[in-house]
Amino acid sequence: MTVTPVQIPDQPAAEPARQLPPATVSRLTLYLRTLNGLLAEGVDQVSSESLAESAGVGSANVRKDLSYLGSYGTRGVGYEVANLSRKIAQALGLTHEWRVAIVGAGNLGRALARYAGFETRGFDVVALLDADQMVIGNEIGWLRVSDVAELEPVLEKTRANMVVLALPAGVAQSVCDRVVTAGVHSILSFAPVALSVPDFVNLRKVDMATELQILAYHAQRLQVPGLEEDRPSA
Amino acid sequence: MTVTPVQIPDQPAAEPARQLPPATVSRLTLYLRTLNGLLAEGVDQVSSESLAESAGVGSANVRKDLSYLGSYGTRGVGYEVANLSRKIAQALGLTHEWRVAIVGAGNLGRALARYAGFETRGFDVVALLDADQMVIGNEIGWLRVSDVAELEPVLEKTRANMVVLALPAGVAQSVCDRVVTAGVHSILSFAPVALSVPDFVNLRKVDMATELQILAYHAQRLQVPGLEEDRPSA
DNA sequence: GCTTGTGAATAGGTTCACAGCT
DNA sequence: AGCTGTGAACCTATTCACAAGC
Repeated sequence: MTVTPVQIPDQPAAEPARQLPPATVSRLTLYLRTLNGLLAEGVDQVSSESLAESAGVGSANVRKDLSYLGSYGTRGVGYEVANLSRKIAQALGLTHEWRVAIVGAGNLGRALARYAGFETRGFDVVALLDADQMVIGNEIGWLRVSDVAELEPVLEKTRANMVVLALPAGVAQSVCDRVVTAGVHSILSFAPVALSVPDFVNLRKVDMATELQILAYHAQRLQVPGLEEDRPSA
Repeated sequence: MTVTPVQIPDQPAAEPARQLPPATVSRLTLYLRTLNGLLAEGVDQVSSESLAESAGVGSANVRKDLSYLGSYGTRGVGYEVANLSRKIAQALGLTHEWRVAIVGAGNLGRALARYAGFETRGFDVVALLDADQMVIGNEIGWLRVSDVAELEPVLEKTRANMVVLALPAGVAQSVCDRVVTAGVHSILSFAPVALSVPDFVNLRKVDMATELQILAYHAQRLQVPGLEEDRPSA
């Protein structure tokens, strides 16, 4: 038994091998951030150990992650910052221009629209949409808020290829469906619901309430070793 | 071989067994959300299958997760919504009152301060702090912005037991250190850096740039089946 | 008959430890 | 001597499949 795990017998494997493990992909973004910092500081070599430290993971983990991209390190020395940064950016698809439309111009949507972090990392916010007539037409950051009724033409005109949903739970699914139908298949949702999408759509979720609840779980576990549950206190 | 995995030979196991798997904890928050919705609709029984559907996971997964809390389902019938909701809330530590201080009143911090989702889920935003003199003293939502120089007394006065960091990368570590020293050990960070904290601190990260980059990776993989790598274009 | 609860099987991820190269 | 690259071991998580109970 113990079959060799090769499953794709027709790819000639000229490229560094597609399909990185998901856990690796998310760590690569962290390494990239560190590398770009080092690049700005003029550092040009880095070890797996120090990359590990600034990403908060183990160094073996870093080396294994990087090995999926190929062998770009030098034994006894480390990795060349500029080269590695380029390779990771390439692997992550950051050589494309990504045009992001944000649907929902409530508190969160507006905050995201003004968030400088996107622009600097190759993500261009090209539209901001809302359903509220009071908000439509307002200037937020560099953008004017469009009517979500115009979603499809706006996506097409701006050639958006990613959408961020910053919407209340109730309307998220229907807007999501329209986004998918309009041909945008990469969606980041901040809505506190599970959205259902076809397999070919990339959907990621960020859920603040969930994060706080997870913290609550751990906090409670530490605070209550067995006694006192809700000390009313003075 | 095949040792039984019992590792805590001194706990009498009166409680439903502490230490849930992390993956289970995050899904429990999703089930809880669904259950509270059903509760509001007056539904009183639910199957693992329909819980699974609304959380976007498999039903065996749901049953295994719930089994860590004990056997609260009825075979052939399902789970009693009110009861299960209560059990999960209990397991997650949501019977406590959680008092959250938000540090950073920029776009994101303000959006979080006004985000209604927190209040309704047992998280009370009790303070909002910033370093910018232009912002200190402003009213945002129900709160007046405090000076981050006053962090320690504010945390103490408001008895905050969680902190949300909505800060730029540069200052996040130093504020984080002060928060920990001040005795708050549950931290949710939106800052795009890896923060280092002692082991006893619960730190979670939400990173929007990372999420978009992960989307970019998947999007690029689908869009480029093998050709054109960086087409210089017009 | 229908749905839970759970051991067994499988898949995925991390850590170890060391050979291989500079 | 130092650091990478990687098989092997280990641990965590998901899925399967079915017996147990209503």
